[in-house]
Amino acid sequence: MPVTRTRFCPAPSGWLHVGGARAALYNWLAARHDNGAFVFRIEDTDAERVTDESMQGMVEAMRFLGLDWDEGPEVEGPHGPYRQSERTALYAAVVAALLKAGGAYDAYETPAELAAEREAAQREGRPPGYGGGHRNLTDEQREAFLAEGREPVVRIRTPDEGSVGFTDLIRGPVEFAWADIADFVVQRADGSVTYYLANAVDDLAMGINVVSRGEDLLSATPRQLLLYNLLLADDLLDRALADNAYPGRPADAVPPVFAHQPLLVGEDRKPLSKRHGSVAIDEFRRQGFLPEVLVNFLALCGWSYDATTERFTVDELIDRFTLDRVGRHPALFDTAKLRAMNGDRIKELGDAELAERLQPYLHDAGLVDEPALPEQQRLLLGLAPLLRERIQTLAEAEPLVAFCFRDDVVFDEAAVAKHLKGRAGDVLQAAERVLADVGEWNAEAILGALDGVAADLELGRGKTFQPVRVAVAGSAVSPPLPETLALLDRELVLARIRAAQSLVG
RNA sequence: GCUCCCGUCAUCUAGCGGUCCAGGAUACCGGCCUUUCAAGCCGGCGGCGCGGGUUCGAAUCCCGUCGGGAGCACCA
Repeated sequence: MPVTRTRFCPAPSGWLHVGGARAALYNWLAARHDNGAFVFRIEDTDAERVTDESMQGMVEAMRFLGLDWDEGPEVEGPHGPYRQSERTALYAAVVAALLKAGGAYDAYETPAELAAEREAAQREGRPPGYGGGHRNLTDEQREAFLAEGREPVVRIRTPDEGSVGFTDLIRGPVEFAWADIADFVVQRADGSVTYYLANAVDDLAMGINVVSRGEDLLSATPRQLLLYNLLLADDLLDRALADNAYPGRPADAVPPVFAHQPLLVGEDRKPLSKRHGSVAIDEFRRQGFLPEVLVNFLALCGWSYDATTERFTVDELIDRFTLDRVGRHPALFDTAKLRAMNGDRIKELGDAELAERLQPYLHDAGLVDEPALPEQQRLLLGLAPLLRERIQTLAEAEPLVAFCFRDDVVFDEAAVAKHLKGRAGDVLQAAERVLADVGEWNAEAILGALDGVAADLELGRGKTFQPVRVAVAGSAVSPPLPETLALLDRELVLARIRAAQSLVG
């Protein structure tokens, strides 16, 4: 029984979206669960793209989520290289061998001709796939096409009859009729190879034995299976590997089994894409979602353990995750639930850890230095317990506590209009006086002093606390007042209360 | 058009013939608490797409139907 080897093989797009992240996670979990290996491969066959930068976004997102890879970019490994753009010699050799063995053939139609053929087929209600026009060309015909200046593509000859079946780990038995599967291109006219070929070659060459990917590739599977047969027949792939000095396949390599995950859809039930707004992992990071929550939530998008358990640590996920418990229908990416889970997780964080996780966000908001100054650190630590119940994402802390870090109060006009009126002037005057007299500057004493003001003026807490809150925070919303004031410098508090008295209308 | 996949509360799901007049979570609504905002606690609303079978018994099995999605590229 060979050890489980899974992979994640995105095209480098510069950023990792949540659908890709989930695919990566399921493969990572499947590998970790079995103590297997997780391979990270970059599929840039088509790319005149910026390989380095666009790969960087992927790599960073994977690292943020904690999805480490045993083989792949930056770590390399025994079956590389792990970028398809560095494996072109292999692919060329494989295509040549395929041609020679007869599994593939060269076809000379131009893209325009194919498009016309496709349109005609659609019009007449026939399947739009390749009709097989150049399946059996003679050498004379080939020469004639070449003389016209045509450049051939290479296609795989699919069987005309019979069917292919396989057992999907998630869906069970699936079957396709070969008659429905047209001859497909493995090498373009410019000599580059397509996904089908590169993917099949690499999965085999790297000994990948479990492939979990999106359901959109379910109907591509027969082609993959056919390629595996062709590649394995007469050791075609092994010879290509050896002849071109690529590492051989693992000794116990077996062709992969498949597990097709349901699609992840947006609020409109359409497959997730850029137009759904923030679907990039990095965007969720910026909004203040914790990586362990993202992992937990993504795992739950399609997978479940039992009727009631929803919270899992990463180790628990590794322990419990199996592909056969992945569901079959599309899952909606429900950010409301994500938020709730994130908020729950924040409540579990200790003061020091929450303060530490908050620091980069407040730094980005221009409120805290990097690293935090001792005074800022003290505030962060003191604010952490007050913030914990009030935020669902780390970025939400900023508007609540910005006034603690700023020199000047930024007043919310609506709050001023609502709370700095009527007897607010009396309240502020009295508050300034009693707070100046408070012995020990702590929450308990401050609360007592403010309650005294309320009693003296025969007002409720609401009528006394709100004017003070607006005076100090500039807003009608803040963490609990006495606790927050206690964290601030007394003179600063008094000065703000004094200054606000002129605003009372 | 053809092929394949899918269909339990608004959402994510548990459910693999009786223990389900369907359980949990999120969202929503109401109450309590209350110095703002939250949090917390209590309570509530709400679902097996439809139609036939099979069976003593079906959310669970079969057939059909409707609906949704994907694929049919010199994109991955």
